Amino acid sequence: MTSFIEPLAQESTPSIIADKLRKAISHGELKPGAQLGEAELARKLGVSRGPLREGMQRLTQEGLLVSIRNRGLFVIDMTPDDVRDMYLAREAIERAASRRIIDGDHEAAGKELLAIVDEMAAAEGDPAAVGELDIAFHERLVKLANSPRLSRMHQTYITETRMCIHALEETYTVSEARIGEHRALAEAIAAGDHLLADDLLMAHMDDAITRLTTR
Amino acid sequence: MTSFIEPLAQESTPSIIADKLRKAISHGELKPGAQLGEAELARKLGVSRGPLREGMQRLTQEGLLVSIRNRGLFVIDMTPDDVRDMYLAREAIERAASRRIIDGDHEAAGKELLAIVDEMAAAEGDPAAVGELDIAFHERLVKLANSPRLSRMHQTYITETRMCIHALEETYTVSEARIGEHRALAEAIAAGDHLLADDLLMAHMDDAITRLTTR
DNA sequence: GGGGTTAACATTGTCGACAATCTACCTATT
DNA sequence: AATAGGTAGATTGTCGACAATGTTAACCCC
Repeated sequence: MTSFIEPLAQESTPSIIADKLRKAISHGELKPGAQLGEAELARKLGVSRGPLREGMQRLTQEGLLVSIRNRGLFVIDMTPDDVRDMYLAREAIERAASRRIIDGDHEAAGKELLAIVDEMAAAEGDPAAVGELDIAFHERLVKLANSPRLSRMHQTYITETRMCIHALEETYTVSEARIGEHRALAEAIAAGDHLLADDLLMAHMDDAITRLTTR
Repeated sequence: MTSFIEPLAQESTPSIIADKLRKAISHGELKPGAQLGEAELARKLGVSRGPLREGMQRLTQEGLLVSIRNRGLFVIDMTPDDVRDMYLAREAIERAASRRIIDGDHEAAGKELLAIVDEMAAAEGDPAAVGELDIAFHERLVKLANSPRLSRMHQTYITETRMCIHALEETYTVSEARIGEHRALAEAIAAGDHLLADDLLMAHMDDAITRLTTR
């Protein structure tokens, strides 16, 4: 049991705003290319422009927003090149995460990941549910590595991933192969097989790229 | 030759401020644990608190500053765990970069990297110069991968690296082994050897960790 | 009709002031 | 003497107003 007495970290307003904006972007409420009008957003969020601008700067640093001077901030438009680059970054992070997990308690971690894969299999008929579990799998993978830096970076790219998925929701289908890929990866991690996990992860990312860039 | 006609991107004030702060942190002008008083900093930079706070939020997102509500922003204090985590992140990024370089024109890239190694060898007597070239090597490595996302993330960790080096400047020595490590890595990349480059990179990072955490 | 100029509008960028909060010190009481 | 309470100072958090810039559209001239 963890102690109830711990330093309470109240998060700052800009960080809350950044979270809200990230959610809005990932769920398609703020569409790619859209401008974030400060006055309107501030009104909707019930804050003034100051803290809102501070929060937006965070997302700009993450690369989720692009700034054009004296014009405003816009949600990034993901080109096919961006999709490739995003998966390159995700691959880098998740490979490192898997390596670190395997160097630690990979059996427990593998079990957790397999649980998610089981949920995926159970939800096979529901593309949206499988999509969410897919993301949950990768989020858990990185979280299990217990690295603040990997987690922070990953958050950004998960947002971009959600954004892409949302953008082509209509054409988003579930292949049984995808569930199998996750299961294989989870098993490789449970087994502590560095090389196999690496290869599976890279192949998985390549699949995702082709799935998102060709249609 | 590149075209002179290209979309001119004027960078915003918060981004300029963020750059200045990053430099100040990496060069030890803002020491680990130090508080960034807004009024004073704003005066020194010749801007008002608004844009300054926006710039500081960027660094907070990067993890270079930590925010304590109603208390202010502080430069992070790198614990040994932080050093390890930072190198984990750098390793992830640079491995991905080297992989991508090797999939492209690795011979040209290797040549560029070897040129830096030659400069290192020439500057062997001067620890500060070798340190700068060490960092320049890794910056070039990532830049050659041509990935906006890897480059953006890397910038953060290079800042943290500089911060650490600066913090223990007195005990910072140049071993000939370090130059050799870089040369071997550059040669592996020039040769297009995935596995060797990977192994060398990981060993190199491990060395750096032990160099920074034990004394 | 095309190109250029001008003016009005909307939006962002910046600033100064006020409110809220925390820290540190001092005082009084047990 | 130690602790609780209160107060003053300083710093951050928030806001509204003003200035600067870019865009759009109408208008005029060639």
